Amino acid sequence: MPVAKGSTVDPARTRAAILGAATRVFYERGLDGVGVAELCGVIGVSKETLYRHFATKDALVDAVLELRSERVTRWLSDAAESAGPDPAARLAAVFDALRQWYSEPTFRGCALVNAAAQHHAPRVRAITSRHLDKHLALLTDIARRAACPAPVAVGRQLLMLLEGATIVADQHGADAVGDHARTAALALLTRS
Amino acid sequence: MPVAKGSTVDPARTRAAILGAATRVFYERGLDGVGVAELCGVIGVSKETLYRHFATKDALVDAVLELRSERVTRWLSDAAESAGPDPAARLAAVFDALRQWYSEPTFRGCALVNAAAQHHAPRVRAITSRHLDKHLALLTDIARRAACPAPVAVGRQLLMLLEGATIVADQHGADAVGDHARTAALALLTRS
DNA sequence: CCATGATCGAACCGATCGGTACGATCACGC
DNA sequence: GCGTGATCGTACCGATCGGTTCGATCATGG
Repeated sequence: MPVAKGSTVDPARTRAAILGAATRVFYERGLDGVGVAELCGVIGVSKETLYRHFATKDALVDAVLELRSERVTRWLSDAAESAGPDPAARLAAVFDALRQWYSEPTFRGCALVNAAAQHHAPRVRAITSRHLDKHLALLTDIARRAACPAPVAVGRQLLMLLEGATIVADQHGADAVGDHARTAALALLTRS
Repeated sequence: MPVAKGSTVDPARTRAAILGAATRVFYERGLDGVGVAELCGVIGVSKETLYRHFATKDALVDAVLELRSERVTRWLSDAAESAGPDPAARLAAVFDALRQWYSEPTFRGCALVNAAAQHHAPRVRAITSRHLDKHLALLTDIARRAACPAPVAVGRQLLMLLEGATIVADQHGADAVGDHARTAALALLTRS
């Protein structure tokens, strides 16, 4: 693995640290809820260092959101994959993973959807739209495996349920939301 | 009706104008996306006048969100009411109203949910939470009328579907989202 | 052992923000 | 016709924001 040349620390490691801390802080406090100066204080990095790795705050936001989207997508598809070939089991596994997420104390809703609600900038909305596309692909695949007559429609319905459950869990508490969402998802998959 | 005393214009009318314009601009551009000065320019009012009617920008935001919540809630319950007593017809009417909303060119998602995603302030989140409570009450009532064995659970599922459909319609376009949501809602209501 | 480059800390910049203050209008009720 | 009060336009305030710059530090590779 190529390592830093002629420098004290690995720049890639610094960049990863910035991304990780920014992901956490932006999620907890909102994209506009934390300034660059405070963010640098939390990360333990100077502004010059941050701006060496990211041209602008918006660029950092983009990178954070892209990373988040990849992680969440992988996490959900891993959950589906580990449930075996049965489509109902895959769907149940996805919503079980969601239920677990909802009950984490740091849960604050979907970072991508929240970001799109804050930054009306088209770049952010595009990232969020692609994020939903990935979820839709996963759910449509499950519907197709279940031999649904209209897998695309069912995938959309499951996507609505997923996003709605995330909203309701954030605003109304996670109590039974995960269970209800799971039940509804399986009903939508196996109906008709 | 008591009218303004010793003044040129009716202060209540001015206040209503501020509220109306602020509702529109905040919805289009986000709560933090428009400053007080620009807002006053759009409304056609001076800062002093605005601050005579609302102590602070946050107070204005609160009033806007409360008003919005009341309007949306009344709009949905009117749709249900005009559909007659049949619960399936009432639910269909609610989601028909949503579908119409989604295809309006000014549609930008739920203003309350968007606000909660922006302002993490507990006051805003409380308003949004109450807003979802009202929707939940409406949907649970429909489930109860339909003699669902677990109307509270079904109401929650329908609420998730409603909020999720709003998110997806905002991010993915309104194309068939309204239809799919309506179909899924009726399926959840009449299943088992 | 010295040049390199990543980093720090702090000062600094211009812009914008929410909010206030002031003098000038202007229409109504007394 | 005169005072009252709502309004306007503008200037202003302190704070914060995103972003830049600069001198100092320090570990490493040549």
